[in-house]
Amino acid sequence: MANISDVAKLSGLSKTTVSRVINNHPYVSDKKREQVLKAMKELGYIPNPSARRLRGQLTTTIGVIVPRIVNPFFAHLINSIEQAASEKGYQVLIGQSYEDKEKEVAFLNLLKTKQVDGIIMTSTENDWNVIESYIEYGPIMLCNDYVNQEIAPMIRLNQAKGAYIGANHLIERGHRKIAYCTGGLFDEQGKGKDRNRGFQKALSEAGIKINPKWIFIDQHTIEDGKHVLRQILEMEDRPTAIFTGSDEVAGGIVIAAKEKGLTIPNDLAVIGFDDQPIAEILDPKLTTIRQPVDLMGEKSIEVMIEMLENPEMEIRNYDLPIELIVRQST
Amino acid sequence: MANISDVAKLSGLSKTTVSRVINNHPYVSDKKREQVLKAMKELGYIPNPSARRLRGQLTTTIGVIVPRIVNPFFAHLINSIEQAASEKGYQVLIGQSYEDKEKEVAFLNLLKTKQVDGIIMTSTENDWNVIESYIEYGPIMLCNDYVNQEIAPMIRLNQAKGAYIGANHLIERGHRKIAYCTGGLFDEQGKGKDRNRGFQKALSEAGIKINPKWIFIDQHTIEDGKHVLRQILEMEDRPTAIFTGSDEVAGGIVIAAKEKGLTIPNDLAVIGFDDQPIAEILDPKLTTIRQPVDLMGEKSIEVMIEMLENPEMEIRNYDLPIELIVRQST
DNA sequence: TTGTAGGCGTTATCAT
DNA sequence: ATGATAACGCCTACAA
Repeated sequence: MANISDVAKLSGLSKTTVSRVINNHPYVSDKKREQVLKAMKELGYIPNPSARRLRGQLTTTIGVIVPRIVNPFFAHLINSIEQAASEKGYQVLIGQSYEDKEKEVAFLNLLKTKQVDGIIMTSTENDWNVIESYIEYGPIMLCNDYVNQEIAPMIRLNQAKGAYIGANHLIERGHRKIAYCTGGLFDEQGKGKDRNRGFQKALSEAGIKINPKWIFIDQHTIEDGKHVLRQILEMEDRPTAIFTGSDEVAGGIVIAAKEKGLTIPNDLAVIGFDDQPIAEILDPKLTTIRQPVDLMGEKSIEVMIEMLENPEMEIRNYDLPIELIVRQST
Repeated sequence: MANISDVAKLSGLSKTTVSRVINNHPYVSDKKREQVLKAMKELGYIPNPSARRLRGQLTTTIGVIVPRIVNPFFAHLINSIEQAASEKGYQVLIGQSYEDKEKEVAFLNLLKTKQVDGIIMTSTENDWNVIESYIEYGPIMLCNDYVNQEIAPMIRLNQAKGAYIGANHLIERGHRKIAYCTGGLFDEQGKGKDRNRGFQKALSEAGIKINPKWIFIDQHTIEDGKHVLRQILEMEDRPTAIFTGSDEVAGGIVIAAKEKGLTIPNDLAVIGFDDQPIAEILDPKLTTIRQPVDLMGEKSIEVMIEMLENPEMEIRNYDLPIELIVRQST
């Protein structure tokens, strides 16, 4: 593999001049620039990123942590981030945490050794004080997930509002027996707390008391959704509607409900979250809360690049709109 | 960020000894090893991968090229590759080609500069002679996609057989008017040629003539599938069954068919390819050809690591089983 | 406008 | 068993 010296030799110039051409520095005569370019092409020369990184250069690489790539929501989020990054001349390095603290830390360590310029976290496994300790090595920001702090920018969706409008929609449809399904916990602190709050607010405003039996926590997959439906079927007093924290879980509920002979939305209204492709594939099509994935990707990259170019930048949060998409399941 | 000199200083030893400890070399006394380990922990030391790569080390990183991550088939394939790699202590670097030749070449270039030890290609955009020219920089192998050559190992599925059993299944169900939908072309050379051959073989063995009007090429997405159905509806002479090259396209056909009031499989039988999650979500559930994604990932990593450890390894191909999953759409 | 020299962090070679 | 030193490829003071 040709290196900068080879190019220098072939072009009859010094390494410095070659380097200047590579990096678009001024003070290179057009003639010599031509010579260098020609030699580079002739040798198929590509600057060695390891050497550049070692030298302390920016890497034009941004790391993105997701829980798992097989979750379509995150696959689409990665995609939108990568598209936006690509337009600005940045690469994206994808890391799956598999919801594992150590894997997350391992990825954050890329910052220490300048493998990436900055990191966008779409989920957080470790406590914030752990993550915070990496900020000295490079900018970190949160997109999608968020925590209570003011040290890293966050691209947030108003999850509370999303849950609120979703629950309200069910109430407007006449439901008063509403179940709730979350990927997190149903408490004041844990994952999904904002959605919990929005849900609770809608119900309390309508004078509806929450039935604890109809609260399902830690539900993620299609299989989980099927299981939820089976549990509901075994109840004496059944809900007439269910709000879920993901389209996948909602999908599982819809599929299992049909298998059991229930009609959606007549026997059970179902509302999802994310507006993934599956929402339009299901029959009936899923009413859901849309998360603006493309916007999230664009905004993340915009903010990240600003942090990279201007480290003194003011840290703030960016709230993106969230929207109810009414289809057939409610 | 602490470096090897800091560790050397703190432990009162030389860089060489520290390096020996890091790399598990022999000839280090247990006492000194302890000292070094302690200093490393104290400083939170992490070896700098850029320096190692620059020095010509193996990177324990394997690159994987996929067309796009939002395609669930490839998301799952990446996932299985990463799992297998992780067990062997290898990282995975994901690259999306977006079906673009230049993006693919850009990723292959990582090999030149030792950013990755080897590359697994799940699709190929460039001509083989282009890709072949990168083999001198590190092992390249194909998984899923394949070409006619003997220079790189390939993990193949017998696509011809897959298409053959799929088409045969339709024939056994009594169909004789069978349409065909491919992501490639319907010729002897281009993408998808093996599937084409299998399909043609099944029909010709049953004495069925192929109707060129029922051949749809370059179909990939759910939207494409919907479009195909609309085209079929406008035909005077309609097929009673359709074989598709992907579950996504099949899904689009199913969804659009239901919208138009057709009953599946009575009015139109549909068979997909891949056995993606969508196949079980669709209503009716999709009959499809399963590709053994987990096996593909495991085998790829196994072969790749063998190539890395033994560059003289004999190049051969690995054929994995492909299987018909009968559900409700046929 | 161009070139020389030093150092980024690591490991292999050669001494001791 | 341990250590000094050179080299990987690049960029940037500094010098000319």
